[in-house]
Amino acid sequence: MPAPKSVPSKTVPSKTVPAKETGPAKETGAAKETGAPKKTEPTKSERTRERLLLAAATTLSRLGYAGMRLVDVAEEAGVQAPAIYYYWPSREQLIEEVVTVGTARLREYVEAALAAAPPGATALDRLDIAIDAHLRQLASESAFAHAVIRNVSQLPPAIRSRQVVEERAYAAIWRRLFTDAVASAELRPGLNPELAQPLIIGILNWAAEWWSPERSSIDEVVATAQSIVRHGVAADGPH
Amino acid sequence: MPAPKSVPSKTVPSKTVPAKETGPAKETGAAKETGAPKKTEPTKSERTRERLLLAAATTLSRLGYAGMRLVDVAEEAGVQAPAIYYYWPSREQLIEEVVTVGTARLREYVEAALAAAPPGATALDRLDIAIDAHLRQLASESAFAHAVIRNVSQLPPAIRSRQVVEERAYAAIWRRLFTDAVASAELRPGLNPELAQPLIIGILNWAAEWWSPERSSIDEVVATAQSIVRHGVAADGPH
Amino acid sequence: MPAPKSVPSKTVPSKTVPAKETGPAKETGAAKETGAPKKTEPTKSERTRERLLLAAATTLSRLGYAGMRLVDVAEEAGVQAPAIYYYWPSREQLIEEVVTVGTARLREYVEAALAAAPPGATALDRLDIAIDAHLRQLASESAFAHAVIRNVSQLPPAIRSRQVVEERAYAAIWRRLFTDAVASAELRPGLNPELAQPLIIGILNWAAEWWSPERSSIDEVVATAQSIVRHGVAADGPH
Amino acid sequence: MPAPKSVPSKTVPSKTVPAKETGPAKETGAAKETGAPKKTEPTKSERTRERLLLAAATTLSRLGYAGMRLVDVAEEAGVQAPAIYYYWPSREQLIEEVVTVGTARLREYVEAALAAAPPGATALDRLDIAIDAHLRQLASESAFAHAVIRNVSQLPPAIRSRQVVEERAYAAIWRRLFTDAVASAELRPGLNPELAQPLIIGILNWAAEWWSPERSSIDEVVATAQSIVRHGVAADGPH
DNA sequence: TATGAATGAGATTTCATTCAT
DNA sequence: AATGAATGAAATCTCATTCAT
Repeated sequence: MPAPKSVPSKTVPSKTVPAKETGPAKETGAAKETGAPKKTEPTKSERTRERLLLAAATTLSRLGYAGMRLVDVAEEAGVQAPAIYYYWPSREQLIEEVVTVGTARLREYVEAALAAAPPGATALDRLDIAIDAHLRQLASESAFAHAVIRNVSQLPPAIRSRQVVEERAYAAIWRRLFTDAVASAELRPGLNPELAQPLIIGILNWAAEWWSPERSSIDEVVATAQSIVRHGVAADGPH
Repeated sequence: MPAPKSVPSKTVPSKTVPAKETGPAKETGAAKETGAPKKTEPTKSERTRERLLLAAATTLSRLGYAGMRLVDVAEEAGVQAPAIYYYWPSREQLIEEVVTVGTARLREYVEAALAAAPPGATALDRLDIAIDAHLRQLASESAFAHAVIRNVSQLPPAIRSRQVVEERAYAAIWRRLFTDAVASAELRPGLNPELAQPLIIGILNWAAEWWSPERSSIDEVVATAQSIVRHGVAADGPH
Repeated sequence: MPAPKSVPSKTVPSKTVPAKETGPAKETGAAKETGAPKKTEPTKSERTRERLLLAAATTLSRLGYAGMRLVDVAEEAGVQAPAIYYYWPSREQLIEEVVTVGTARLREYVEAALAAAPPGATALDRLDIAIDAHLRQLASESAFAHAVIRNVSQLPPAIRSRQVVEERAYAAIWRRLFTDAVASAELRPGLNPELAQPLIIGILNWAAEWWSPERSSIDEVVATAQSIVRHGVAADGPH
Repeated sequence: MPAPKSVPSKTVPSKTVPAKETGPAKETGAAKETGAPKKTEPTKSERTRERLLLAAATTLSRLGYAGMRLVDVAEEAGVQAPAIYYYWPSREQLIEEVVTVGTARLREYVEAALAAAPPGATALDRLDIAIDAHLRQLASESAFAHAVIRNVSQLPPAIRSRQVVEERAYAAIWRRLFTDAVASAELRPGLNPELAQPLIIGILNWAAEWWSPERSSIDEVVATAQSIVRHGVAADGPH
């Protein structure tokens, strides 16, 4: 059995989703692909916006969609609630951005990890990589992925419009992982990949509910998950 | 490999948790000393109460702890919102009962299934049984388990006081399942059972998020989950 | 200075005010002046009604007009709240009866005391008698007078329709006491009887706020009040 | 007999009780160390708060503790009901402040009047002064004293916590007035000062129930009350 | 004669949102 | 760029009242 692959630690730059209607409408992800990544100091406004977005993610994952109060978000960011309206036109838009960004960052992080996979990696090797990346993003101090995973099912459809696009793109990655494994006969015959895939995702997503750094190291969780999944879905002849 | 065990379909009678402070306070359990448990018709009051409790579970799992409005619950039960206060002293108490009952019913259902296991069942056979029972309870039309699984993490501690007791009892069952498998050397060496257990639970609980009868039959989901888990955690020998 | 006159202890039969619209409409004070007072046993219904009326008076004086809840009244009377509607058509009517009866009983009690005054009693002697009667009625275990005094000022006019009639009748008694004292030159010259009268009534009514049997005997309060009033209003040449 | 003393008309500045938990929490007293008390214009916030407090006092004295609705208070102050929550965390806290401030202002007003008494004033002269001050404060356009007097007896104990402190302080002043009169032999022998004091207070407090400027001038009420009280309690010698 | 079950109206309270500054 | 002050809409909860029994 091959050693679990680990994701490259380089952080994926988030294509943060812009707020369109309000004041600063500054895109943080701006100027992509410019030769020299001009690491300009973020303005005070940009920093407040980012603080608020993170505060919203944190509060959202702690209290849920309906429970997230703007006062809490603002307090966590060290401002007053009306300040939020300088950056987003409504609570809904703020949440929309949190979940869209959260899903996007997760997808990008896993995508980047897979893109960095060695040329000879098998389908199951790539599955290991995806598991590693997904779990680590979830465990990262940023609460974005957390917020998404805990709340999508309770979000009104209107709020998910952009998020579902990201989510479908992310789901496609996982479906690909499984169809590849089927194609290369690495998946155990008789196992329905349409069902195996969401079941496996459950292993990962549910970790958001119980894992904490005090309980165990993230490395060990990743290794255990990889081991269970690989044995759980692999064809019997070990690869 | 033995065929996946299926849970006996007889529903476990739930030790419904009593409402203590309000009006009817009728205990369903008691059955006043009669030798043969007289299956008396439930009174109109009891039926309304049960309808409200179920409505609360449904609404709770759809909208979350903070999003569940009493008007919705009442409407679903076909009464006006204040009627709820005839049976529970507060929204919080209603929710408390939903999650406590939900956890208890899940535990009892799985317990009963394990109790009905054939004498010769191995530790992994019993794991299959537990998976089957947990998933079927989750998929049952009753939204109780659903409501609990989706919401516990967002519940204020005060509301969980009684639920956590049930939850710990349920967790003990699963821990037992894994320690038994370790003891009988059925668990793959090197696999940390402390981590394997919550990861496996994730497979099951997350099904609440994506499974629907239209998507696939519950039988197939159960079989697939059992297959993944068994291969995922079993020592290499048996297969 | 003459010894304080005391009210004859015979209790004044209360012309309890009838409830007109509802069920039993039994008048308790019925058959007045009939030669032999047929002391028929009160029916169960009559007893419940009287218990409720007293409970209403008690609750009313403790919690005030807006604060008196029918549940409290019913509980104090040992029945359920809807039982009240068997005797009164509405909460308002119940309160109306409490304050009307309360005022009437007070007036009748003082009237009876004055009627029993010895032939030679001076105006100030009669004032002493009125003070004695008013204070003792207030201190009596029945909370009726209490309830009236504490609440009339906050009652909606509609509820006072019948009570004001009684109240005016009672006020007339006191005005008479003062005009008599003026006529007999017993009142200190220069003292405005129009103002002295309500000021004196204040001495008595306010006792409802502070007096309790633990604090002092009712006899001593009566004596002190009589002493203050007599010296306070009497013409200098002692009578 | 000395002419009734009148209270100096200068209004005693009320040590307004601060709102601790909510928004503005501005203390009116403080006056930040400036040598001369800079009579700065009150801010808009302070004015709204004071308007609400006065409106609450008015409504409270008209409708009683349980009958005072926030909508009424707000309407009287020219704002919407939720605005109240910007200044107080609950209806109870608002009422608590009204009665505490009301009691404090009454005490301060009477205290100031007594402090301004001429050096040679006898105990009975000082009693006259207190009567004058108490009645005038009650008759003042500010409804605070009114609100307290009419409602204390119906207030839940929790609300009175701070008010009772003020009340005890005020009661001490009156007790002192009477013990002084006893000490200087100005009180009629045989009169129990423990009972005379609350009876006299009743004369004053009950005026809140019946006095109105249309009925008579406040000056005449004060004079009549002083006359009754002085004759009512004075030792026979002086007159 | 009274209660159990429920409702409609209305109260307090919360909270996203606005707006002048 | 952000806040203080306030509002409108809606949620929970209370309570008088109804009605079948």
